[in-house]
Amino acid sequence: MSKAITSQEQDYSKWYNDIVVQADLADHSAVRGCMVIKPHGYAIWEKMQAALDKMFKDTGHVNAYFPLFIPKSLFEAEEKNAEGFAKECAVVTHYRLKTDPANPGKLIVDPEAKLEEELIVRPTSEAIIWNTYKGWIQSYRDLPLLINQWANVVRWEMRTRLFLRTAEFLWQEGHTAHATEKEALEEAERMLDVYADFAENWLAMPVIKGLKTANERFAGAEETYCIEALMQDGKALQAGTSHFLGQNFAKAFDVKFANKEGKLDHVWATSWGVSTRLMGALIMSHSDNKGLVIPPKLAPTQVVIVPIYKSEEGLQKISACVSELKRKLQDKNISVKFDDRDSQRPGWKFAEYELKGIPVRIAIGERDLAEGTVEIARRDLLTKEVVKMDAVDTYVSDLLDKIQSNLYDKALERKNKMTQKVDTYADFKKTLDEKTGFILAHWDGTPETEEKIKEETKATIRCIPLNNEKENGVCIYSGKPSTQRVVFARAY
RNA sequence: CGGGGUGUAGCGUAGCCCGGUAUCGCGCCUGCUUUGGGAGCAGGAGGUCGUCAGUUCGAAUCUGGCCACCCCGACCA
Repeated sequence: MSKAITSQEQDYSKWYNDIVVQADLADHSAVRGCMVIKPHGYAIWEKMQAALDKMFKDTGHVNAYFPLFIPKSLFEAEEKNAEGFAKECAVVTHYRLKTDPANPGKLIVDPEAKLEEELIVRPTSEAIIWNTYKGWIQSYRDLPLLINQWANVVRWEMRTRLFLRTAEFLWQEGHTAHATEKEALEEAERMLDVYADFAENWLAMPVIKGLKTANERFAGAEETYCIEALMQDGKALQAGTSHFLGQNFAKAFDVKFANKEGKLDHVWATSWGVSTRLMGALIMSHSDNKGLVIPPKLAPTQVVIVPIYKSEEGLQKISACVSELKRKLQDKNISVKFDDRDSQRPGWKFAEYELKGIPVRIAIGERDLAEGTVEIARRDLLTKEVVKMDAVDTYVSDLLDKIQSNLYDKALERKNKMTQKVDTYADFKKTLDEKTGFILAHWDGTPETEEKIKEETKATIRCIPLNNEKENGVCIYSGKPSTQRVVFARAY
């Protein structure tokens, strides 16, 4: 069939693109490297947003919004941050167009309308936010300041990929200010826990919590925490980051507060974010050759009901029965869609909803009406069962939970199977080529070694796991002593 | 930005080497028959062949410029 998705074994990236496009999640837009998120994809993103937003509020945060444009002078204030993003900034230089006198009907940039100071389209909002915080913070009584922003940002990447690395992407960025280093560190770790919790309980995606090495650290951060996930093809994906910013931004933007003793001190900061990249993680974690698989908790539609009938009267009988069933399911907070379109046949609908990843499908035919049953199919295992009509609501409610946990269990099992301990560089290279996945190996702690390994094998240190088991060993590359294993992988 | 590749109907493509007005499949429209896993038959609509220029009696096809996209590097959430 033309809609069949390319086999994963043949070409994972084609497989990924096919699912994104065919499951109706997103398209490339006319704008270089940007994407159009289609209604089905956006509905999933909205579910993610709602869940995350609640978790942020439960941990004491509030939402606010800051400008898209950052004057260059503000942007460059925190030098390391500015340097880190300098190569990928879109810059606004003019504010007006005019008709081209030499070419009627066409427009040119009006050279008269050049901005005195260029505006940077935010690649991240630390600069504009810290410049604003400066006016909001005077005393310890103003702290902690716990704010999150839902926004879009632009990073002019050389190479783009739908959901994983688009020129413009949607995300949330939390920016907090604290009176003490300890509080800020606790905040950074708390939000990492929130992300890990979200990844595991909503995305059904196991992650490793860890610290980035200096090479991989966020520009302007003292410490970058991250969650790392493993995709089905064995490549790692950074799924979220939480940064301890120290006093770097407070110093750059002169944000001071008077403590209880009346002494002035710079505040301590964090920032943390997850993006529409999580959509990519979702697709590459659970999908199969029939299309997308959405964990029930994130599925905009959890159950689809497909009627099977031969005549108009048949459909009417089924519809009457379905409307009662639909209400019973909705009473259990299950989102249901009844697809009674006459324009498509049942087989077509089955395939379509599998492609779109709807967790549960109920088919009701005249045969079922006679026997008081329905056929229930689950997307994750592609199995079907016949269930008594009066037990459907509790059955489906249980089934959704089962699917959610089965997806997680499967992903966890895969992650465990794809995680190897390796002790020599030869084994390291062999494992990368044969199995991929996470490799736990000793490292001497130097950026030079990390860089060499990256050059020679394309594998990077994904993170140094938190609460890492101490273990004496020698660096696989340099042979120098090491006290713990770190996580290596080839990554997206 | 460096290396490789591709642009032909809404989507996927054949044709290009060897120049003569575009092939096939899916989708779309109409009708009938169908409907428990992507229906069958019949009829129909839809294309300035990415773009600009050149060569030629004639260009999807040859030549050059430009643009876009994909893959591999560098960069990255």
